[in-house]
Amino acid sequence: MKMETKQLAKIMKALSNTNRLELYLEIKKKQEVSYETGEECFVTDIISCMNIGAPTISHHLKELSNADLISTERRGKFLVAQINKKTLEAASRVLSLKVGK
Amino acid sequence: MKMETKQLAKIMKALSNTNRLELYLEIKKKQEVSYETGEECFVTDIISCMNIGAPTISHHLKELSNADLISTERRGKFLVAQINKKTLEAASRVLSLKVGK
DNA sequence: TTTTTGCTTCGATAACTGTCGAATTGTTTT
DNA sequence: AAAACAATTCGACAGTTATCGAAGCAAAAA
Repeated sequence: MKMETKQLAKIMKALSNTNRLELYLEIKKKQEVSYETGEECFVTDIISCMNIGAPTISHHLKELSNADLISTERRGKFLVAQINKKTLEAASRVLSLKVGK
Repeated sequence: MKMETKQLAKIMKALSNTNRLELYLEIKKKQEVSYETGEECFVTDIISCMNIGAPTISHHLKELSNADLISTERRGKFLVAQINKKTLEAASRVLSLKVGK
């Protein structure tokens, strides 16, 4: 089995839970916006707009980090998250079909 | 929660198991080759080159079908599988970052 | 028609996962 | 220093999943 496959499966698994995917897409959205406004993605804001508890969020963030999909950075009391573009692009590349219309 | 997210998570989950992902990528590879040679992807060939049993393969194929990632067609004694391009493209689209380098 | 072949279904089991409440740690505010 | 706040860790639990062997079924080959 290709080495690549195992890593890719890990990425997919990290995105396979509905809440975790939503969390990831939320970070991604904030980051896309931030490209213009410069605002960052504070985890605390996300918690308040999702209906799962803080321990679960923490757990999900760790999974995303572990798959190298995001990086987190502590800023004082808060936690800032950002998308790891390289991982996303690598995943997207494997998932692209090379033929046809 | 967006309707889209749930469906996407289902797709990701279908690709989150190492063996299932390998199976999917194998079908995909065969299909890319077939664009030139016209040969199809017979499931029986895949079974012989993977180290999991037939019942498990069958289970995995159903999961992939269920996520709309592949379609299968019975041809006499054999089963032919093919990638569902539309689903793959939709997934790939959501996973594309819209900013920066 | 008997046998073989490709695949599916069933039942079981061990392992994994998402989620929670409670308790904890570290930081900021008062 | 005390209280409040953000996040993490821990232990637990219910639910899900990957995998297998055995049995079954349908098509093809003998």
